[in-house]
Amino acid sequence: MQDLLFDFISKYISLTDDEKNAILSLDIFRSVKKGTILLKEGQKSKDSYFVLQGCIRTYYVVDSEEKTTAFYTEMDALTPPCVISKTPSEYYISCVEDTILTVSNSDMEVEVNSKFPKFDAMCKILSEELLAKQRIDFDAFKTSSPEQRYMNLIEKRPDLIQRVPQYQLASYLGIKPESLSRLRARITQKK
Amino acid sequence: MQDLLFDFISKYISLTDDEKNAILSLDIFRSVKKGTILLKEGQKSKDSYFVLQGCIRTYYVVDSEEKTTAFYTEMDALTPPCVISKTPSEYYISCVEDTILTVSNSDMEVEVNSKFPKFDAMCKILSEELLAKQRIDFDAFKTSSPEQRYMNLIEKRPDLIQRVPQYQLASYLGIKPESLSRLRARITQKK
DNA sequence: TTCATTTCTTAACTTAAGTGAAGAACCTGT
DNA sequence: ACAGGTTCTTCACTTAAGTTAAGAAATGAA
Repeated sequence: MQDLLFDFISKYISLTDDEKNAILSLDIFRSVKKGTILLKEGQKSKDSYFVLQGCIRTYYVVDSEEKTTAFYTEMDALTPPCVISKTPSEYYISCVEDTILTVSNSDMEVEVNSKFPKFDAMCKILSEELLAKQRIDFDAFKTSSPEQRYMNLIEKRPDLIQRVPQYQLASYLGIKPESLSRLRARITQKK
Repeated sequence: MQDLLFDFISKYISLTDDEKNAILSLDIFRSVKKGTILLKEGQKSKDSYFVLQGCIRTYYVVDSEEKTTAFYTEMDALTPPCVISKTPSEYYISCVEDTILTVSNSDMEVEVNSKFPKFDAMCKILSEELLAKQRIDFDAFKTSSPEQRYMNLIEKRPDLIQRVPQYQLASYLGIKPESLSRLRARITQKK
């Protein structure tokens, strides 16, 4: 399991065995059951996540309705905004499936970063890449219709359609579950 | 004008006079006329921008129609995704108003960062903050209707409504200009 | 397996956005 | 001030999403 993490890191920097051991000694690997809530609205947290296997989602509760805004699957990293802003969380994080992930808190990162400047450099590159990627996603969302967004999802993240409940996908696409259901019927009709 | 930049930087790190002079010697300040196109679709670029005064926008051209996805105003930083991915740009950047900005390219940044590690640290914090902020914006967009998005814009960036043409605001809100016009009429009606 | 709960679909109706077209209002440069 | 272009609004019509409600299908736990 650890190898997944090291394979990912090796795309950015190379680690010595000593460095790998230092990371392992932090004891950051966690295995969490489907449905587990990792973060609740109103909570403060310093934890960042990296998904090794499984799927987690972030969602808001507005008028007692869940609004899912993102899914994080294999090799996705998530640092909740509340960790950066040091304010209570606006949203929930929960496990869509049984999931194996790493949990690292910001204090730990400060320590690791001071010991391994390489690691700090990797985090910088990573967040710049994520910023650019997210910008592209946001732009694509703005400039397309719900139907186009769904088609795009089939293309880019087909796994999500299989592993995630429709009602969660719906708000991820910015619509209601009933509309997604209709939209899907419309598409299969066309073919 | 330079002071605006240094005031901004001082929120993150403190600069010595030597460091300030080093930055000034890079000759990064530019003054650009309204309508100037800073980046075209298909172009490669290494340039990042920081707006000191004025407003620039990013837009895609889809079916010969402009789709505006973002506005950058005073104290906003923009590194186009194509700079990160090193691929041709998918979008245009143009000036909504006469604008004063800094233009820095990634080679320069490598040089500055190696001379001033502080500066590198600032960039890291900045991109983490931007990532979190953009995530919040994206989530808010997904979870709200065009009308709510417009109300939110009035609240959060009232200046944009004054300084930017409606048809550009429309795609920024994810709708057509006609819909924005109707939506506005609907709102003034309600009051 | 069965029962209860969760999730998904369908339908009828309402509301709002997309479309196409026309004209009004507003710049901008000469 | 004027002409030409750009931008904004309005209208009638079409299409799709929101809403409410009901029931079917799938899932999970006992």
